[in-house]
Amino acid sequence: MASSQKPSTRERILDIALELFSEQGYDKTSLRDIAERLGTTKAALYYHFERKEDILLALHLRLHEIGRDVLVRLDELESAQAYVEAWPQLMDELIDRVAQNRELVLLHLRNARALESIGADERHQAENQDMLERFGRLFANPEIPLADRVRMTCSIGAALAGLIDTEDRFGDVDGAVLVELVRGSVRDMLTPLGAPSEPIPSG
Amino acid sequence: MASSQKPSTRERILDIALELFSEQGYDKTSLRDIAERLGTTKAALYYHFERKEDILLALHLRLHEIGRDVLVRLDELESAQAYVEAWPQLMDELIDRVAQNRELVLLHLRNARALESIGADERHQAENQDMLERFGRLFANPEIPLADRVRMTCSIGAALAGLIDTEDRFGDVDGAVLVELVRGSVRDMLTPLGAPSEPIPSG
DNA sequence: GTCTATATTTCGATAGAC
DNA sequence: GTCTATCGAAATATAGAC
Repeated sequence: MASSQKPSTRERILDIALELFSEQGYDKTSLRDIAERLGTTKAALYYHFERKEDILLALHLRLHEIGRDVLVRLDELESAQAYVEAWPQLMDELIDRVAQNRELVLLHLRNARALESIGADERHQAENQDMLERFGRLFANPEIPLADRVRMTCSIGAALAGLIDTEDRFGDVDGAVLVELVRGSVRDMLTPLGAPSEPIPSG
Repeated sequence: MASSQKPSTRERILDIALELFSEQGYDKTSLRDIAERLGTTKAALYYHFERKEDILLALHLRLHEIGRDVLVRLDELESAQAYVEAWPQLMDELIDRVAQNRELVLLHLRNARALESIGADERHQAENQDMLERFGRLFANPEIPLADRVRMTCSIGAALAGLIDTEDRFGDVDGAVLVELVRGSVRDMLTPLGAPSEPIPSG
């Protein structure tokens, strides 16, 4: 009920900003760039967003929305072992979402520093139980075997590398095919999850 | 013969810039920031570097130097099959070098856009048969099976994710141990390399 | 909601003394 | 090699008319 039909000016600004921020970077994109592409002026943007930062933040919330229920599912797990067991399926889901929102993910990868700066900002502490911070805490959990935590960390990097900013390499490859290949690669890295890496003291 | 002993002002500038650029980003780091940390003034920097860009470029050349012989070895390979067969060992080597130059690699990941901009610059076309561009061409090579190219791409992302910007997660883990765990994860993703993914027309 | 100004700040870069 | 002083350009943000 809260979507579709008219692309409000606000949404149009966000779409343009998404494109420019991920293309040229947040810092190198001026409000003038955005206004020009939108066919209006700098000052007009200030009617919709108080600060430039707020545009970036709104885009961050878009990604947050996309990954929200994945995070919820992550929070429902209660033991270290549960995390490890759930991880491969969670990555399957994550790979899909990343593939469906490449530009938005690229924006976050290419502007990680800028996003950190505004993350420390006043008015978003509630929203900003951030995804990366959340994954970070998970990977720092000493109850999970180190070898597994490293594998989990690497699996995210593998998925991103296989899907993001790959137009020049895999641009002519069908999207679904690429997703399956990435999924397969990640799975192979994750199958040893939970295997005892240090000899277990028996009996 | 061309190293050790006195850290020239030039090198000190580069060390400080490396730290600040990878920490705050190239764009958000002003020459004033660098000068202050060095205990001098903005203008003094211009004696050592003509432009701000040249500082970033010098750091890029540091990384280039580190990866140079890996690229040479890559160039010596002549068949698509040779690439695939050489890849796992090449990744072993790459993982070591990344681990030994984390900050420098982080700088490149976090400032990819800024580096692109100056890469298109006049006076570096020779040096700038760039690493990423080179890997990119390799991964775009249609003679190599797509499944393998995707695996190779993912393996780089996995290595980087496991080694870079991981102080908060794996900060207290011994460096050599982390390297071995990442190496193991990457190997598991690469062992299926060269396996026929599409049924081969027999006979 | 969008416009034309303009205020304000910051930064890269230069000039010239020491 | 480093300094002070300053230029000029660009960017964010604001004021106020329409």
